[in-house]
Amino acid sequence: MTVRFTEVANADPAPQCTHDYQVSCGNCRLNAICLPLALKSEDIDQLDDIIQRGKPLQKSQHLYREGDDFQSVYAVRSGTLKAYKTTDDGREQVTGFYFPGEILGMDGISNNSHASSAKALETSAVCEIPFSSLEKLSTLMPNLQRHFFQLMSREITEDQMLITLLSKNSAEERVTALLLSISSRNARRKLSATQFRLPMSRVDIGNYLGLTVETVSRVFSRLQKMDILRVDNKEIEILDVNELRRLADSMN
Amino acid sequence: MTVRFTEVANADPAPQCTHDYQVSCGNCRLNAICLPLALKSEDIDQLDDIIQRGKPLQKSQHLYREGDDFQSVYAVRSGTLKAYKTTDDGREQVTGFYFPGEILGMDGISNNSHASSAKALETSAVCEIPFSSLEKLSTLMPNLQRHFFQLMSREITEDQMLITLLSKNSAEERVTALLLSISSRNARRKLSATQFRLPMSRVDIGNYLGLTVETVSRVFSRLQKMDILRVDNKEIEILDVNELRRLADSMN
DNA sequence: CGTTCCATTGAGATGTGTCAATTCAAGTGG
DNA sequence: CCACTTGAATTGACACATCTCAATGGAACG
Repeated sequence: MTVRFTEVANADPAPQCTHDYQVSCGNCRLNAICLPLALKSEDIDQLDDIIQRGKPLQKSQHLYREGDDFQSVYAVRSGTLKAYKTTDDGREQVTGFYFPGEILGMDGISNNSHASSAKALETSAVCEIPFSSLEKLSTLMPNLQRHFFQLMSREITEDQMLITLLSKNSAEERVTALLLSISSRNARRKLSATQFRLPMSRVDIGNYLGLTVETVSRVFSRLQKMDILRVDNKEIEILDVNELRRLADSMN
Repeated sequence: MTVRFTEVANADPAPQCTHDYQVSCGNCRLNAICLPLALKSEDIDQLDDIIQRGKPLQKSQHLYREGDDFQSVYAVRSGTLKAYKTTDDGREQVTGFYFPGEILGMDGISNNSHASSAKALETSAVCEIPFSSLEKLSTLMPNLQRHFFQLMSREITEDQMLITLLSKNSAEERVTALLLSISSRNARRKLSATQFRLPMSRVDIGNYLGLTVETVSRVFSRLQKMDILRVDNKEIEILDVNELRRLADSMN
């Protein structure tokens, strides 16, 4: 018995409706959670000028690769991307998932070379923000400088939350924490907080959370048996948010 | 049989020699690895003006606490600090150790409130850099802006390395990776890369690496038995760097 | 010289990894 | 439209690294 939530899950601006390309930050649906936040409208126009809106990325295409020259940071317009590093012995470590309105690529600043790779998990579109222009603009617009400092600082605090999760929490807690994170990021974009489609595979989830696929799968099954979740492949419905929060919060 | 490496380990500018307080970035021994990097000398003077050099912190004193208003970032002048977060259920997660020349506190920028606490592991001295002044100065000095972006970016990439370590690596690999990190940070300050004193407790090491004290202790014992390390409480001597690197690198 | 904190070591418990088999979904080509 | 292939997800059985609990030893300090 397969139930489809496709209608809800795909409420995202799908790349197919390209006739309505966002041509300006000023009228972008996402500008409340993206870069322009806290900028005056004439400043937004200046920012607009440096931003390049590229063609959509197909699923599994790379936005950049580890070691590439660092030129730009990117704002996700639609779709989802994952960032990952390749360890010396060739394994992957997923370091983050990026949803519409979120910025990625900032880890390349320190060495002028990307410290991780970024790959589209589904058809996605991004706004490219050339970093040198952003730097110049930042010296002229203190608000922009501050906003960008804040964005980087948030990346740090989020990484630290993941560190804590990996270091202290059980498989169940890690998975529930990720689900709640995705749920709240959906809510921020005015999408359903309880029904959504996971854009990433079980492998990616496990990799991100420091677990094997099997463990992730078992946790999903367990949560479903407990009537906290309804899982149908990548379609997720949260049936009992409170219980899910309780599980994520910490040891019972 | 207790061997002491104290002379080497304490080669650091100890806080007791306060008669020779650093009064300027220009003549600070650490300026090659600290903020002033890449600044012209007249710029360094300007930076100097905003930096406040406070009194030393005693062991286990806090530099700031989670939730404190964010005012400044800090450069370690001498000693060592640890940063940690307290989880909802009251446990600690150590998120980093900070040695002389390193900057901490940047995770407070995003919310104007410190996301973690910082505590001295031994008597330590820090330079306080008021962030609002740093911001203003950054708009005037593009090099400083860039340098600070880079510092934050490095913090991100370092957190990501820790994420990978926690997610993928065995207890042995985690401990050896930390030892090598401390070793190279010592080398950067022209101290011995093979003999040093660990400023943090086993508990802190375990906490940082997502391991229990007992596991950390067992790893030390095992490495000692393998003649890779000599361990005498907090005094460490690396006997076989290559083998240590090999262990840290990855699965055998 | 006790007290306290930290580190070490042992024995046993357990959560998660590993390996292997099966099912399911989505294409692909005949 | 059906067989076939392929990759993803699930489930089970077992192994093992690390955790937990407990006892001991040692160093620092008043």
